[in-house]
Amino acid sequence: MTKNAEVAKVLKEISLYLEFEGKEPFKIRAYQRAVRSISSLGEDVASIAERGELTTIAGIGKGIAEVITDYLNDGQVTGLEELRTRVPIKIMELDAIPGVGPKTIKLVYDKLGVIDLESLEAAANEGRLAGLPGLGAKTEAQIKEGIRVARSGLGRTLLANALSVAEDIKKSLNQISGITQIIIAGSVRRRRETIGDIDILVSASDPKAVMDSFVSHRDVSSVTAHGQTKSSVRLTSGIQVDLRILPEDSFGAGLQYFTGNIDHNVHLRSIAQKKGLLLNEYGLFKGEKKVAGGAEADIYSTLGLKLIPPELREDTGEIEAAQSGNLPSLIELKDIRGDLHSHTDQSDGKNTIEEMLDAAQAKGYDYYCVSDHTQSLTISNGMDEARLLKRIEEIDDLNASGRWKMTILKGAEVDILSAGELDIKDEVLAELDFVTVSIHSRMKDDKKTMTDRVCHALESKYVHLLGHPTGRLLLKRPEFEIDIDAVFESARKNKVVMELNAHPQRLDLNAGNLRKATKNGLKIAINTDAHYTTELDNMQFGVFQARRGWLTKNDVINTYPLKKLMSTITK
DNA sequence: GCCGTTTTCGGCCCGACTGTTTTCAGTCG
Repeated sequence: MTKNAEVAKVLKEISLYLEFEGKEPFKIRAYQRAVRSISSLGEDVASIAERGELTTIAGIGKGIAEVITDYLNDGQVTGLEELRTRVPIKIMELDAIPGVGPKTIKLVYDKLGVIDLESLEAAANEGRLAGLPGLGAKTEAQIKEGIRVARSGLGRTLLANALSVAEDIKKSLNQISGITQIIIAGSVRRRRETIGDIDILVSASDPKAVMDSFVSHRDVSSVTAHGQTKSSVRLTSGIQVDLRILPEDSFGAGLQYFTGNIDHNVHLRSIAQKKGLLLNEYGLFKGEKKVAGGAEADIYSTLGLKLIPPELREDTGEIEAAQSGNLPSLIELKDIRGDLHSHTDQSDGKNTIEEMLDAAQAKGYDYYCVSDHTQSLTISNGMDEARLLKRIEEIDDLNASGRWKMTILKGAEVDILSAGELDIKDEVLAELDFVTVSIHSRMKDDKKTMTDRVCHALESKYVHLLGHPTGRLLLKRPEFEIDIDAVFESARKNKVVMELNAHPQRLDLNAGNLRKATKNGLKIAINTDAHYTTELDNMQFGVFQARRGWLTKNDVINTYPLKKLMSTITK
C-alpha cells in the first residue's frame, strides 16, 4: 500500500504545479480527484496497473494512467521532473502550511525567491511578505503561525481518538441552552480509520452564543475562523475542529453536505442537476422552492435514492447501489455474538482469564475464544506445547464450572515462522477449538517470501483464521509486502477465515480488502485482539470498519450461533 | 484531464470566511 501513498503524492505535486502555473482549473480538479481516488483505494495501485486496469479507477483516465505507469516503471514522471528543474521549489512542503496555497507560493517565489519553508519563514520574520500585492500584516502573521503548525507535524489522528475528542466538545456545547440538534459529521461520521479534522453541525435558537462558546472552549489553542455560521479552531492537541450552524429546516441538507465525502457530494449534485435541482448545504431546491432540507433521508429520496449509510459514502458504487435498491444490509454491533481473538496474562495480556471472561460475559456474548501467543514470541511470554495443553485442561474446567453462561473456546494465536511453518506441533493444534495464525516477525520479508510464508501456513488443516493479515499499524507502520490476492485465493482453497482486527491502530483488513475478500467468497471474523478487559470495547471500531467494507451479518462468522460457527470452520 | 440515462464534445458542485479590496482572490472543505 505504500505505493499508493507515493503515487498520490506525485499526482498531488503535479496538481500543485498546474495550479502554480495557472493552468486550466478543470485539469487541476481532475488531478485532485485522482489524488483522492488513489489515497482511498483499498488495494495496491501497482497490482491494478499490472492488470492494465488503471482506467477502471474512478477519476483516472488515459492521461493520468500514463503518469502513474511512468512513475511505477521509472520511479519518476518526465513532465514533473521538468517542472521541478524549471521551478525548483518545495511546493508540497509550502502547500502543507495552513493558509498557504499555490497562488501565494507563486507570489512569494516570483517576488522574493522563496523556495521552501525556511526561506518563507525568513521572509515573514523580516517583514517582507506584508506589502506584496494582496498580502498584509495579518496574512504575514497567519503564515508565521501556519509554519509553526506545519513544523509541529500535526497530521491525522486515529478515529478512536477523534471520536472521543468530538464527543467531549459535543457534550460541552450541549450545555448551551437553545441547541436543538448537534451531530458529529465529516469523516468521523463516515468512520474513516484516521481523521484529519472534526466537523460538528449544530442547529440552535441563538447561533452566536454557540459560536462564542465554541471558540472559547478550554481546549482551543487558536481560532482560525469565527463567522456567523462557521468557525474553525485548533485544539491544544493539534486537532482542527470546524463548527457549522444551520437553521432547523436545513439541518438534513447540512448533515448530508458535511458528512461527504467530497466525491460522493459531487456525484449527488450532478444527479440533482440532471433533475433540474440544485443541492447545497441549505437544501435541495427547484428554482426558488426548497423541496427537501430538514431531514437527510429526504435529500436522498427526492433524488431517487435509498438513504446511504455514512460509512459507504465514498463514491465507490454506493450511489449506483442506492439507485437500484441494492445497498447491502450492513452488519451492526448488536449482531456480534462473540470475540475470537483475545489475550490474558498467560502471554502479554494484562488481565487474568477470569477477568477477561467476566468482561466478555458482560457484553452478552455466547462464546469467547482465549488465544494467547505461542512460544516463538518470547518477548510476549508465548506458550509452548506443555503450557498450551495445561491451558486446554484449564478451559475445560472453566467451562464445566458453569460460572460463565457463554462457551469458552480453546484457542491460540500461533506464530508463523520464517518458512511458513507453525511454532506449535499438529497434535497440540488438533486439541484446540479455534486456531489463529499471525505474522509477528520478519515483517520486512520481500513480497514473494512473505506471500509464500503466509500461504504455506494457511495450508495447515488445523488453521482457522489469519490474524491481522497485513500487519499494519495506522500512522506508524505500513502493511508488509504481501500479495493479498494470492493470500485470499489460498484462504479460499483452505477454508481459512480472514480477520478484521478491531484494534483502532490496526483495523486490518482495510475496507477495500474486506470488500474484495467477501466478493471472493471469504468469511471474516471481527476480533478485538484484546490485551485488557477494556479493549473488548474496541469491537465497535471493527464493526465500523466492517461497514466501510460493505459487510453484512452473513459475511461475519462471529455473528453466527455457536453451532453454525463451528460447522462453518470445520474442514 | 475526466466522463457519458443531454456519450466522443462540452460540460465539469457549491459556499463560507478572511484579508485586502472597494468587488474580489485565495484557501478551505
